[in-house]
Amino acid sequence: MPELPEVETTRRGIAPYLEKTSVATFEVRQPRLRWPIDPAIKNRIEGQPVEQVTRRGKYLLLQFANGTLLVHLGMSGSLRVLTSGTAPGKHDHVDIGLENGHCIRYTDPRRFGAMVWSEHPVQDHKLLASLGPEPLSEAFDDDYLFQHSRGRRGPVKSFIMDSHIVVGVGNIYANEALFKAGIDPRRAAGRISRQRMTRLVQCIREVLGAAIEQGGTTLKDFLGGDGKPGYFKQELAVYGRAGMPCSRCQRPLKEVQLAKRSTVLCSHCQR
DNA sequence: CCCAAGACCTGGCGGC
DNA sequence: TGCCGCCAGGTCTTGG
Repeated sequence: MPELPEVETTRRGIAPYLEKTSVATFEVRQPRLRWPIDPAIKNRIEGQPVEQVTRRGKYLLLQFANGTLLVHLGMSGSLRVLTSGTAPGKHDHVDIGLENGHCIRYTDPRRFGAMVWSEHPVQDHKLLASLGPEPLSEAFDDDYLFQHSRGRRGPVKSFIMDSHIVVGVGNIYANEALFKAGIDPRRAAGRISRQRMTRLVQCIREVLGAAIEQGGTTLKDFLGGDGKPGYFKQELAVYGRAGMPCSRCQRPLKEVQLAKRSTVLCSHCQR
């Protein structure tokens, strides 16, 4: 479910419930996520006020005075706001009970997600330290992307999906941004001109920005913190549309595999 | 350093 | 209806 727009939508949805209140209970029903949830987290955060809810890439950061809880939603994770006491389902692995009577529930059928505790400077944590810039920040510009792409022989789609290059661009938005930029996803990153790289940076920004405005993309069951689905699905030009006509030239969209990820493109419009 | 592939999981779908 | 293989919004880890 989660690429950057969905994670940001989740952050905006849960932040008002978490900020200015304290954690009453931290209940783990299934600790086996990507890494086992450290049992010590309970004692670290129960009774502690939540200072801020921020995001770095696809990691949500729940900041406390004594450290930060990093939450990653993996492929199938979600966080929802509930009233305390709602009965948990099979994949509802963690509840963060709040003193204001609400409960933040972590659900993740595939358990590719993670919940990790970090002491003070969270930006130095192993999982965050080597991440690339935020795609909507000024640090992500054409100079940056162009310079890092030189000498790279792998496909540009894998390049922009690499979180060490730029964070937050997952399979949906990589496909969309490359279509919008008119670049063939299979093209070697190092063989894209400066001018076209400028265009790509702009397209990544536009696609992610628009998706955040629409509350993300709901493919299956993603809901924002307000309980509403994301409406960006209506705007997807290529993702999930293999065989259907290209919105620009009407020729059928083609599907290929790239690094084992489904890749949809128009071989006429993307070069 | 770069890149491809494997690993971690469950559920839903189409085909037989 | 049942079983089987394949696919799915991610990314860390390993090996060449």
